[in-house]
Amino acid sequence: MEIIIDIDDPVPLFSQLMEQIKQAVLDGKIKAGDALPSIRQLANDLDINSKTVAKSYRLLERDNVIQTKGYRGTFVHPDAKVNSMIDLNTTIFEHLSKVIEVLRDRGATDSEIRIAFGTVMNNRKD
Amino acid sequence: MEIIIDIDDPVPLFSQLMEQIKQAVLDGKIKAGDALPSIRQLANDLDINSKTVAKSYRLLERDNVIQTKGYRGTFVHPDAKVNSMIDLNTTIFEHLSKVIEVLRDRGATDSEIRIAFGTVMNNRKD
DNA sequence: ATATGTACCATGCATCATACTGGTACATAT
DNA sequence: ATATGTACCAGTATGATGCATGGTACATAT
Repeated sequence: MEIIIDIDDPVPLFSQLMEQIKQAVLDGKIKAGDALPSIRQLANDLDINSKTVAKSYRLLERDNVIQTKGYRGTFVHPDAKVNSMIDLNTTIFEHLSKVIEVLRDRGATDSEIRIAFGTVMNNRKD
Repeated sequence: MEIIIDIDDPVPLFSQLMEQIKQAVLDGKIKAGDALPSIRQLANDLDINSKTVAKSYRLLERDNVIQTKGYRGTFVHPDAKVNSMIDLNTTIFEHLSKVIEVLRDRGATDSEIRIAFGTVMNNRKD
């Protein structure tokens, strides 16, 4: 599995990593049950921080593309291939596009939309 | 019509101006058809940039609170009172809140939502 | 001449949130 | 001893954004 990280790419490192692992699954380069490099190992190889790799792994596990088994390491999820085709980001993009289109039609300024968005995101009431 | 602008107020100047004009309409201090000070005149009185006043006027016209008649000046909109009670920003906030709540429930990370949002905002296809 | 709204050019400043980094620590198990 | 994922503390830097500013110019009309 060859991973290439470009620090000059505007795409965040953790996103690049996620995409490439997903792609590797889709290409069949890694298959269900295969072991993935450990977080620290991969971070060392790619010369990036382990927290960044951990972030990618955490999100990939949320998407059921990989599975972590504690001290035993991380493995490709049984349904990885199917789940790699599902892109949550696409869903997010579509939902947001719809709303923003409506708001723009109502005359809302991009500036106003951005400000309101920031307000919503920073006011979590958990 | 007394307008008071506080440059130390964290609320943007153009927002302060919009709010006070709306409030003046609601209070009946200015009524439909009344003439408003010209952009340059008001900017001079308040000692702020004319572009800032122009911005407030532009947004107030979008909200149908005022009406500009080219070289003749700016006047209070016939339906100003009704439209002054409507706050577009509230609408924007509500729409965005709904969508974001849905996305979060689906497991979307704030990070992912923000990235997608940025993508949508920067990809206008007009 | 004077004044209206509007449009374009542009810049400085402050703010904010992200992404990334680093260090330390823990329970787990080999 | 070594390694796993995970968690907490924290700081930095980069970029994006909004706000406000300035100057100039135009067509319009009094």
